[in-house]
Amino acid sequence: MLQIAELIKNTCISFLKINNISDEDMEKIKFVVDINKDIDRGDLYTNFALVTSKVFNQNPIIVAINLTEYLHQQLDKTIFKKVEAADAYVNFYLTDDFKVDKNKNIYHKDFTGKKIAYEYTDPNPMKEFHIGHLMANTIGEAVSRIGELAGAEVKRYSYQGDTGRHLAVTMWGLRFMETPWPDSETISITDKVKFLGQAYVLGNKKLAEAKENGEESEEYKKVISEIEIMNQKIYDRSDEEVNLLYDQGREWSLQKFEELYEILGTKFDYYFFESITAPLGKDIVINNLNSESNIFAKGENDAIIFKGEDYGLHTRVFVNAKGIPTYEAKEIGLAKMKYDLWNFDESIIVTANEQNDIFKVTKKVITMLMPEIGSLMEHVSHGMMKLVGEKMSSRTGKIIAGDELVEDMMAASYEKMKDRDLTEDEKKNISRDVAVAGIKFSILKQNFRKDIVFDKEKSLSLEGDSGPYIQYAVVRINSIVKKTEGLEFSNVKKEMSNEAQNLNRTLWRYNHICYKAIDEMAPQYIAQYLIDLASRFNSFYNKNKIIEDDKVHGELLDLCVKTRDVLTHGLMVLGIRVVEKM
RNA sequence: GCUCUUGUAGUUCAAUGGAUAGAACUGCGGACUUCUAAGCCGUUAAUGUUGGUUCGAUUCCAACCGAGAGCACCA
Repeated sequence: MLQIAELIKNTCISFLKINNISDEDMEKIKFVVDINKDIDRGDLYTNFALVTSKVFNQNPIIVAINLTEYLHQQLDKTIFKKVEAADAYVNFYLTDDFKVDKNKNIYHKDFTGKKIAYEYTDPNPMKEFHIGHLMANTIGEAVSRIGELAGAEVKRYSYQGDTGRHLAVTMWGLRFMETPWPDSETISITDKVKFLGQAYVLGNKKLAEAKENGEESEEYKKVISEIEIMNQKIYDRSDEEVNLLYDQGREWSLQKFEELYEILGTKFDYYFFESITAPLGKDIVINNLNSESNIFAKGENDAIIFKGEDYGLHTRVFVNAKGIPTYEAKEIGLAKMKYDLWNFDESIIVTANEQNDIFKVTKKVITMLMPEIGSLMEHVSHGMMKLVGEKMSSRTGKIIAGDELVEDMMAASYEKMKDRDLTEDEKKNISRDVAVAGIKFSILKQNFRKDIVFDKEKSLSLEGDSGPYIQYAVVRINSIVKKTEGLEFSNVKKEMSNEAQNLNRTLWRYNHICYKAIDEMAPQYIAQYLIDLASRFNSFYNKNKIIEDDKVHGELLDLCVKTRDVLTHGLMVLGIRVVEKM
């Protein structure tokens, strides 16, 4: 079905045509048809008259009146109740019984029938899964679900750095740990992973300490050399003892990640590892260095580099002086692996925006090497999670762990429920889903391309415009629906209150909002809308009785059920679960 | 230094080339014999500065001031 806004737009364009507006002028005209912010002014509006008054050489108010008259004749009366000129705007009111489309899928031309790969989260084994990963996961999940909503076939990828210097630092840092390697059944996965995170922080600390003596000092050189040897060992698997610890640590980390994905509600189709993409990427780089292509060059210390300056980019190292491929070469291998595995039409990679410049370089190089793949890659970057002014860094240990945050939120949510008549199991599951909703929603309700300042205390609050607020509305509706079971419907035809009418009219907007969210890859539109809808429901709920004297007002119940369906669907698109009770 | 991003109530975030710049938190004040008070109702409060483009700029452009990120062998 055509979007209502598109329908109006097309009719406006035909108005231009019958008025013999030249094609040249038509090009210049950019009017909008959008939802009215203020619902009292109608369901939709257009600024057509303001934009076109010059072309018509008429006062915009006159244009608005003329347009309104034309639209009045053209538009379907079963959809539009009223079309009204108000100053220079034209407002549209939909008929009361204009039904919400039951099938909520939206077929967007940029998505329908396309195969789209989404890569997101990308945590590194043996390093902490911190709130930055939580952010990337939340955004990636929402964006990929928006892709599905738009009619795309979607696969989800996670890329994990199981080789590289960060791991060398962890493995090297082990020697300074005071507690032994936690190789025991009695130690939880969480604590094992924590141990590895501490080794990483300690390794970095020792490295920084050595650096304080100067980069030319013997001590620093020794440390660097040890880390480089470790890096080499991990890369070529030449040391049995290292292999043993490494394999075990990697396994623990991956297990821990799976636990988290389960809680967060993400299911990846494929996992990629740097240990696999590294040799592949290196081969491609070496082969090209030896060919005539001139993409790569030898830099200082025989490192293999790409001279980005020729293209307005940075110069980056692809294979370092020791012959180990860096992140950049691995990206090449990854791109090829992904495409060989599944011939996508588009590959979306979600990362923090600190990687923007590197992605420009790697995309350029991949496009030069493999144009059929590089041209399909799109980098979607999100802002950084900031801790009230401070940058988070896993190197220094200045981080908030993802699982710890979820646990703290769960405890806060549990506290609110402790006196409810629920089983222990129910309370646990509900507090988990509410906690995740709280975290995810606080990320998704805002423009993710900008930085998010994270205040733990405030985030733990479950009040106000939050995920739990929306879940709560769903719970209330479920509770009402349950109460109406077995009751008779009332014969009294109730007049629809203002709140009921507004709620009903807000329901329709969902479809329009989804379209906009798809168009701009912007989950926050859906998040903001759900708050609006839940808030209107709560106002309605406070002033209207659905059950009166043991009789059910059918029309109001119907409104509740429809609201619940939209809220549930919207939360699902954002990757947030609904709960039965809370 | 160069490049990019960014600046909206006390705080955290919305929105828009045009109709009265919206919420939430905080503060203050209410309602409830009633379907879950994680709720409802009321109230105070904001577009960094200076210019430019425009009929109209908080939005686009420029400069300045402030914040963040990136800039060769980490990812």
